Amino acid sequence: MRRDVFQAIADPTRRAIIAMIAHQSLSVNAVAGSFDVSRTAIYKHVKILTECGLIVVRQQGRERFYEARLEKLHEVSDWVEQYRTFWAARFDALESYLNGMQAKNKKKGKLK
Amino acid sequence: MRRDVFQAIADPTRRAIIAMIAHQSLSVNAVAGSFDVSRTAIYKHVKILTECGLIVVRQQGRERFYEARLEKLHEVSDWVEQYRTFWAARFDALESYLNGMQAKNKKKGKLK
DNA sequence: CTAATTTGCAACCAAAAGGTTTCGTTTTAT
DNA sequence: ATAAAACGAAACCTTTTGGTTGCAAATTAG
Repeated sequence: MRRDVFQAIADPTRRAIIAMIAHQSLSVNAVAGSFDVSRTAIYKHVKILTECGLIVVRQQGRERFYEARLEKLHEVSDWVEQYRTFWAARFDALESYLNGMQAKNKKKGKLK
Repeated sequence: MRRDVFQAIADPTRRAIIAMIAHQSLSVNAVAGSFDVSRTAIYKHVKILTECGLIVVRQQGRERFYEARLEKLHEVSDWVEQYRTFWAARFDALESYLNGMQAKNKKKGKLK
């Protein structure tokens, strides 16, 4: 059972759950009520998010509140950022290349 | 068939492929030779990466070179960064925030 | 020309993912 | 005290995922 942050945020429903509880802690029912899948399905998603540390659960009477603990997203952030300069540099190169082409094409009157 | 960047980078093998070809374009065999799975398995991973725009293929004779096009990683970057302030500034506000929340949540209904 | 190299792709398979229904337990409300 | 609410978890099902072997097509080497 692979359980890392990359796999956790791969599912759109789980990203939606994160978006919801990032602003405020919510109970299981409060979260489940916002989706058109069953409570159990949400429970499973939350379990995955819990197991990889993105969520903690706080019990209060018969209710359980989900709280976001998004520190672990730095793993994703770090991984992506190591490529930022790469794609930025490539983009700059592409841009100047295209600018050059536009200039050339203007001279020759070639317009697509 | 879902094919988005989040799902594409969820697999560790695919992240490894990205790491390899980020530095230099490589042929199918060159990439496949670095893993202990079959060439076809790598081909499938590359296909997924291609379909979501993280890789382009450049044919050259009977060989095909994979090139990284990592601009789309900004989608991941943007998503993560919107939560950075959350996980950075979380702890100061946490106590009072939660105390206030507990009372409110009892009255809250569905969010749909 | 013929043989080897490089690759795409179909067919198939096991396991994981995402979903459901159902039931038990604990806490709250009447 | 009893009913309802909130939730965890087991059992089950279907689709997706990640892998395999095998074969055909195209290009290059000898």
